[in-house]
Amino acid sequence: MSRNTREDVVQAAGRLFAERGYHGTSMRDLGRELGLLGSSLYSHVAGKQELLVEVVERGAALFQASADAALAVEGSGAVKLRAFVTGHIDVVLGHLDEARTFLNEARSVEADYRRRVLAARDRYETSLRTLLAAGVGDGSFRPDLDPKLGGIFVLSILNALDRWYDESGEVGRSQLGEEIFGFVMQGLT
Amino acid sequence: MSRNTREDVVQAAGRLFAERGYHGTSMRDLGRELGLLGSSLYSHVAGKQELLVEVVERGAALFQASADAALAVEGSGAVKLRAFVTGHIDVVLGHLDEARTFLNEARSVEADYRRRVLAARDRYETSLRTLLAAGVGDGSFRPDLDPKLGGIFVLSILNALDRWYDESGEVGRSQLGEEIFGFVMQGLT
DNA sequence: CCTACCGATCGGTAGG
DNA sequence: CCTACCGATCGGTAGG
Repeated sequence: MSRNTREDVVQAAGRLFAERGYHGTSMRDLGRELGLLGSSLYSHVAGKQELLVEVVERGAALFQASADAALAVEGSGAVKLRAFVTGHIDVVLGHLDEARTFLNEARSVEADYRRRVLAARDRYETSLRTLLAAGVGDGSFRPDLDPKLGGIFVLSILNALDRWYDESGEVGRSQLGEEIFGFVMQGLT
Repeated sequence: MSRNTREDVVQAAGRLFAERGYHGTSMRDLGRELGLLGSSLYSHVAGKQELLVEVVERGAALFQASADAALAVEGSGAVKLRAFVTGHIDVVLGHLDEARTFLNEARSVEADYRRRVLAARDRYETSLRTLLAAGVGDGSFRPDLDPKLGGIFVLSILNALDRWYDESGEVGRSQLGEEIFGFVMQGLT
């Protein structure tokens, strides 16, 4: 029953934003989640919007780190794509709240930070496009592949994961990775 | 400058719910959109939640009608899948507000109607699974295809459309259909 | 982290 | 569809 830290507040905010959305979460809801009053949160953070920005940026950083690691993997475009896919899955399933908030609540980020969020998303997409284009060059993918459209299809499948995947279900995390990788490889080859 | 009808109210609600989310839209916002006061809306509808339920159910009905039509198409599983894909695209692009509200705001539907919404989504997914299973039977798809997972992948790509597709861009609607159909066919075959 | 608030806004109603 | 409200809740602050 010790005091909450700022970190506790940010994590609880991520949980509620992911679950009910930014506008569906009040500071009093968040306080209740931590066993304190809404007004007490202001000794940890400047405001509600600051919490959203922090959670969203954490999500963005996790995804980008995963993409950077995939691009740095030695091997063909196909090998890098496998790393990208499994990395993305690990981010979504290992940091569900940050991932969902980044993917679904970015529109509630106010103007000042909106650009940064959009830039982060663009950068992540561009990383995948670069990967796909390199893979066209090394023969991993079909020569007429449009990296932009291909990247969108891959990300569409990956970004929908949080909506249906049940970690306690039949399909394990590594099998999931193989299934998605196999499926998109067919479409890219 | 004539009076607004109930239909105007429902459509404007769909617009705002799709754009800002249910909890991000106030009745006063909605009134402003129509040139009247928030309180005046109550002569057209019983409440805010009623508007959400109506828009969500319209979205559900549009998707289901499209799926039913695809299943009724004569031909192989592949032919039906093409109809399913193009039908889904037409619903998303032709009824963007209802589609987005159905896809993204269902969680804000309160308990009484939540089951109906989830049932509608399940039914739509089941339609696609049935289609895929039939296609396995007639040799359209690979014999070891898991219709459940395959359906999820197809819907993941289709449901992400509203997040990126720009009707005024380079890729036309029919080309989009061919691109998506071609991509998923590779993965299913 | 609580007490005790603040002004603003929320969904909604009564009566015309 | 407006006027004139209602109680509840919102994000947030001052002071301890």
